[in-house]
Amino acid sequence: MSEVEEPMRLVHLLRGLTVELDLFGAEFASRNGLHPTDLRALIHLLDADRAGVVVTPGRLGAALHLNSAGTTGLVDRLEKLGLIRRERDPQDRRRVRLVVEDRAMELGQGFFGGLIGDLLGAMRGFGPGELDTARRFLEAMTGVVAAARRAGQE
Amino acid sequence: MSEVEEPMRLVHLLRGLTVELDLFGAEFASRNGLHPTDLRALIHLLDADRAGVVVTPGRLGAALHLNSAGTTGLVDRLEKLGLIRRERDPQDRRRVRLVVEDRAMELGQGFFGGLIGDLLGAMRGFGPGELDTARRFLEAMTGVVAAARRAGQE
DNA sequence: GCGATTATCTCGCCGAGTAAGAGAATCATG
DNA sequence: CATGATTCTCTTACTCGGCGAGATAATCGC
Repeated sequence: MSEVEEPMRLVHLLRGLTVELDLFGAEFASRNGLHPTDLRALIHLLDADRAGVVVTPGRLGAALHLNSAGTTGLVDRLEKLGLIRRERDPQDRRRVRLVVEDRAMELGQGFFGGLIGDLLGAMRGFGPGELDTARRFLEAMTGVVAAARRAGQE
Repeated sequence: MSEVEEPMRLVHLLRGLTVELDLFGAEFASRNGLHPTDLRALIHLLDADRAGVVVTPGRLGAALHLNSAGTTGLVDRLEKLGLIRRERDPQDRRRVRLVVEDRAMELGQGFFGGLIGDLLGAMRGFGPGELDTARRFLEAMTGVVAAARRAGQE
């Protein structure tokens, strides 16, 4: 195996990977008639659904950094696409619960399913120790970016 | 160090890292009065400048998947911000060369500089063999995403 | 009860990006 | 050369996602 003389190569790889993943998402989104924001919302909704967490327009908007007007528009689009359904929360009737429809699950499966399978397949080319090294590396890099982000916004 | 029982954890790490990097870019952009697209354009322009490649509106628009009208608007914004300058190409006077101003370099330095330094710093916690493993891992994952992208658009 | 707070939605607007096409320069072919 | 096709950029008119301000409705606290 070759030596790494230039850690800068790793920095460019990280950037390149981000670009590829973003493009993958953007292309999947436009193929399915939704906007990048809609896809981000779908991912958030599916994650929350799997974790058993109730999502409201307020929480969704906060997660995506949208204000309430933009959030209403987003929820309208997702509802019109048949991906989610609005349901008044009977406990607190000011709230609206965003219920994920089956169609959203299928769409998510179409987006993640294939790619995740391919990624896991490629990981089989690495030994347990190597995967552990990759994990620690990714955690370290993520931590650095998260810290820089917090430092940037004071 | 711990064993990796769940390669899925690596998939989530990859996604999390992408999200963090995107947020970092979006926040940097809005702090400096530019849009995410403007930052993407800036990155492309600085890369090309360092490589000594001439960038025209056409090439820039193609790189960012914008049509010619959107590209004109983008170049107008960047020019108004004092980041680039339009110059007619004397060889082929249909073309416009986008010349990067010093201010763009400084902005790029502000964006990359700190983060890259931090990333390189964190990499010093890994041995040469580990960095090589990380490199191969990132290359493999990037390859998978790129292949999935090509497969998706037929 | 009643004012303060919380959650969502409505209205009017801005501006990034698109589609269609005009204008200007260059290339290719007879 | 000349002239028609091509290339590159810009203009016009429009769409639509997102924002600011504020209305509406339900809940909480004293």
